[in-house]
Amino acid sequence: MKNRIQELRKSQKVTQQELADALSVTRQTIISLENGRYNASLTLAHKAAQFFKMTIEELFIFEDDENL
Amino acid sequence: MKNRIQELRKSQKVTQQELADALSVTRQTIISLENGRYNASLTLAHKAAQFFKMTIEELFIFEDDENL
DNA sequence: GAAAAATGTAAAGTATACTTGACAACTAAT
DNA sequence: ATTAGTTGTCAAGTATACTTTACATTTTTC
Repeated sequence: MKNRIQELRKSQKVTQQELADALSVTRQTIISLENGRYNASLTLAHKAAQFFKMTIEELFIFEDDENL
Repeated sequence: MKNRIQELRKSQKVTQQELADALSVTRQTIISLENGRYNASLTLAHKAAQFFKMTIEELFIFEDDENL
């Protein structure tokens, strides 16, 4: 699935490192999420949604064909 | 984190196998989620929320101390 | 109360989220 | 132009979500 992390992070002038620290993950994890290498865990999705003050459904874009 | 899967599944008279099939996972996965052995992936959380016609935030119980 | 259906447990394997470390490239400041 | 800051890539390792198979226990139904 896609997400709005990079878009929101940039608009709020937050660096990857700052976001990584805020979510207690590494910068690599942020890069991978932003670049679509893999999906966030539910826990990380929740932390990120809290950081950006929105719901998981608002932060992540669930395309309903990605389930087969 | 906890979730309301077992509670909702039972109240709707759905078996573990039926839910597993609906979410395209194995029954083991449902058992493990219901019994708290591990957390759902974000994709599975989304599928389950859709199944029960609610949001991820409504289906899963995020206790805000589980992040350290 | 026997058979069938539903739930649970255990163990080994695969897939993927996440870490760690090192290094390259681009941007911005001095 | 050099330095610092930010972003990206690559590769190898660890942790955990999920599968598969097999079997044991509980619940339901006849």
